[in-house]
Amino acid sequence: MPEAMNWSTENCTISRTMEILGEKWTFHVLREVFVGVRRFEDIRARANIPRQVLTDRLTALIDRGLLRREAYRIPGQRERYEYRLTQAGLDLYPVMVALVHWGDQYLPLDSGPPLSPEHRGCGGKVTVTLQCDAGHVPTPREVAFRPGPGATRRKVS
Amino acid sequence: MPEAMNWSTENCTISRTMEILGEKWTFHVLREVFVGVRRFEDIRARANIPRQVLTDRLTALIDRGLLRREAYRIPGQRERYEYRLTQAGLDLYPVMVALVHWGDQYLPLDSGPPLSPEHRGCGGKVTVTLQCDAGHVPTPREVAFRPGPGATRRKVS
DNA sequence: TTGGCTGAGTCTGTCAAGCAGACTTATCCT
DNA sequence: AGGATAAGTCTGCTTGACAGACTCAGCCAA
Repeated sequence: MPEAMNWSTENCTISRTMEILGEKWTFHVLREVFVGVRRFEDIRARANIPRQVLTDRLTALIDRGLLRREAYRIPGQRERYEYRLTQAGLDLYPVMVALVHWGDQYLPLDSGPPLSPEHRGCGGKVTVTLQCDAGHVPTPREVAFRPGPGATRRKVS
Repeated sequence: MPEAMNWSTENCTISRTMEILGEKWTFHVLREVFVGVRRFEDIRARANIPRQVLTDRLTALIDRGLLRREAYRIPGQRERYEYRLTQAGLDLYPVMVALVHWGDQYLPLDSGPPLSPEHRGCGGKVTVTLQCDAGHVPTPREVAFRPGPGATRRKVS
């Protein structure tokens, strides 16, 4: 029996994270904001999201602190709102880059990646690397999820 | 107008990736397999997934090449099946580690992280780092998604 | 050899979510 | 005053999630 069977899944980090990020369209919304598209109608049209769903997702992302709603005004036009990443949102960069990297590897387009993360200024391509705090760079097979300090035991029948 | 508005979202990598990973419960299933839980009934009970949904997700993940179904037999018992990560599945490690890291930072438990990625053997904690190919380690704010070779122009009204 | 147990599902009916398309509101421009 | 536009809300339909009962095969014990 795998060792993990002894540990509870009650409040697993993946569950808690997926409560926010796991709904349909959430990553599409985030993608738009990450590439700099910040207005309701632009996001809706580009990502092809049903309006009602976009409203729900934006509200949820604001409630959870990933986005903030900010008024802006183009001179000579009325006030509008745009949605911008908070620090919590920005810190999803590693997740986004890792997802895009995986997608480009396993679901490639003939024409190459349509989206490419770059280091501003230096212009180098950005990737994401596994790194252990002893300085090693492990391959996936050399990594394992273990119970951490917050793990609780589980009754296993 | 943000520059990204000129580029199509037709076949964006995030969209194509989310077609596989974006359904409800998919990441819960992956979590179980990542921590070493591989049998239908164990996954179902630990993650609390409706049976029908688990069947659907496992089938989809096999079709898409992230899992494979493998027969095994405990001596003196009949043949059973287990679900194991393929290389494509294993290569989601950076995504999983990044998600868990983000969750532990922004949705922390008082008791600490319940799940902790470790380097097998050395035992060091594993994290995920943004890195540009010139060797820099950029902060999120220094990274930007740009159109890559596969990007196509978009008619913008 | 019958009856029970278990793992791995399928089947059925209910309920929530996603969806398309029409409608609404406020503000600006002409 | 009339029209355009951004950012929504409203309505009815369809799909997906869900709980709980049922199935089925193979082994085990009496």
